[in-house]
Amino acid sequence: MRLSTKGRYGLRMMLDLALNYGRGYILMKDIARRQEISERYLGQLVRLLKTSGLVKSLRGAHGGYALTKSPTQIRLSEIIRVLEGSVAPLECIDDLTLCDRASCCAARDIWKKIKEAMENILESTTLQDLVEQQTGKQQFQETMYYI
Amino acid sequence: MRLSTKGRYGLRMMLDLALNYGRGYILMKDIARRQEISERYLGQLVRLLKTSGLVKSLRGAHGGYALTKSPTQIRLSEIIRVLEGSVAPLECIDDLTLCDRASCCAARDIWKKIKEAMENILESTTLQDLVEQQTGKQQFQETMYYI
DNA sequence: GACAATTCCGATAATTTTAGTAGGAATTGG
DNA sequence: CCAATTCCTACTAAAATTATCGGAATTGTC
Repeated sequence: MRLSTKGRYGLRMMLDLALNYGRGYILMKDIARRQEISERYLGQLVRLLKTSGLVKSLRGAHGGYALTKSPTQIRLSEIIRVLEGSVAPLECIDDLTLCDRASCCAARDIWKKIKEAMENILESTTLQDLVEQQTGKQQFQETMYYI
Repeated sequence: MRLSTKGRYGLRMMLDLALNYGRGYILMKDIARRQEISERYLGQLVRLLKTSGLVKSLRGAHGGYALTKSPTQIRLSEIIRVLEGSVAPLECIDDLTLCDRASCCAARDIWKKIKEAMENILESTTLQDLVEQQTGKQQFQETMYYI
């Protein structure tokens, strides 16, 4: 039940953009350095997010990337859907026709329940929630250093 | 976020054994036929479940497999843990040392929450719950045929 | 207009994981 | 002894993942 690096890296990149929201266009080079992820690979992922309308970009000198809307308005479910597709643990959850037994398969029901629980969390959390959590933690850490 | 066939097939096999609980040892051949899964492959999986103590077996003629305890006492979490390992979407959830940023990574927190939600569902559901759900559905279907 | 910085695009390569298959040994009841 | 069955290990084919690479297109600046 592992998330692929698309979702893993992609969410971190979006959080990075959210932390820098309002500061204009952010260089991919800088995101990649901060997140310690291959710039080329992140470049690929960000284009998926751009196509889906969550991110905008500027080419050429002084170019970069930025969120198209406020972190308060971006749900994690949107991000993950773009990068990972459905979070369904089994294909038959999204497409009944894939398995004859679907209609009476009790095993399937449990995976459906799990999918819905995951969707619920991703749907009810925004990038802003993560931003606040992260900045809260960092402040705590900085305080700790002074002690 | 796909489940592998280990968890998918394995749970169905366990449900099959639960539906036949109390009828002695069940032939792998029959389970495989009912579930339409390669007998050899299921044989591999059932041995994992046996090693972990959820299933017992008898070799030789009139051999087969059976649950070691009542379906009411087997939680899905036990089964999935054996077949899939942790349900953590990221390795860093289970092992903090894998990533330096873990202590202040807000992205990690969301995956942790999701893992806990999944565990909750698997922990609070027993094989017996699935048995009842399945037999209920089948009865409903049989009724429907008569109409 | 030249140049440097950057995003953008498609192909492809390397690595890992998954999903099984195969052969045969060991065990058991009749 | 024989047939049926589980058990064990190794291997393999296919698929998915995780990138890397080369270069084209765009843009601001001098």
